[in-house]
Amino acid sequence: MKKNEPLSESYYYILLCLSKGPNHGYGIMSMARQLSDGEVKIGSGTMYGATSNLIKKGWIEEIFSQGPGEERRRLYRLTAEGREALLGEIERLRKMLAVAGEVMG
Amino acid sequence: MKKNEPLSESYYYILLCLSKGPNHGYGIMSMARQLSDGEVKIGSGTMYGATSNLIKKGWIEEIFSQGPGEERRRLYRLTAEGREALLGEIERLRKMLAVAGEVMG
DNA sequence: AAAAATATGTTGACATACGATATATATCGT
DNA sequence: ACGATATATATCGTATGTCAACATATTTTT
Repeated sequence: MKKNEPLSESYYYILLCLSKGPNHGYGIMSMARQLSDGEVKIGSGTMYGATSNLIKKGWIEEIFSQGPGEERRRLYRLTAEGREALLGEIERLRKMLAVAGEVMG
Repeated sequence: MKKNEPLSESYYYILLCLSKGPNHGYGIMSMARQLSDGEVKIGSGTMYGATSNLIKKGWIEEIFSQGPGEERRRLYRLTAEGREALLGEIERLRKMLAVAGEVMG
C-alpha cells in the first residue's frame, strides 16, 4: 500500500470526470459542475494549473490525434496511474467516513 | 443549505476527535494518529496553527476551568457551529463518494 | 540518573489551490 | 448584422495549509 496523499476536491472531480473517457479542460469544468449539482465550480485557474500538475505526476496525459475542427481543444486522458490514484482517494474518503461512523453515532 | 467549504484532512480529524469530548492539542494529535491507524500524522506546527484558526472560525473554543495538575494542558471543545461544520463535511464526503459510484461502476 | 513520553509553541520555507483577469473564437437569437 | 452568451485556454497574485526544525518544560519510565 502506498500512502495516499489527499486530493483536493477539484483534483478529485477532474480525475473522476476523466474516468469516463478523455475530455478537455472546459468540458471537465462543465462536467464537474453538473455531476455535483452545481456545487463544485472549478475555475479556469484551478483547471489549467491542475492539468499541468497532473501531467507532471503522470496521472493524466494529453492526446494529440484529433479530428478536424478540434484544434482548439486539448484533450486529456486518465492514465493507469491516475486511475489508481483515484481509487486510492476513494478508499481514503471511505476510511474517513468509516472513522466518523466509529467516533460519532 | 450552506456551501460547505472543503476541510483539509487535518482539520477534519481535529474536529472529529473533539466530537467525542474536549481534548488538548497533544491528545488530538495522538488520537488522530490512532483513529487513522497511524496514517494521519498531524505535526505540531499544523496543530497549533489549526487551533487558532478554528477558534477564529468559532468552530472550537478553549475551556479554562480545569482541575489541579492540568494547568499544562489547554483544553478545546467543539462548538455547535463546529459540529455543524463537521456534519457538513461528512455530507460533502458522502456526496463525493456517491458521485464516484454514479460515474464509475 | 538517564531516557522517553507528554505537552505547547514559533519560525521559515514550500507547495498549491483558487479567484480574478485576459484573450479569442463560435454560436445563437433577434 | 449585431450583441450576448457559450466555448476554450491561459497567466498572475494571493492566501493558506503543511511540514521540518527548533525551542522549552514537565512527567513518567527504565
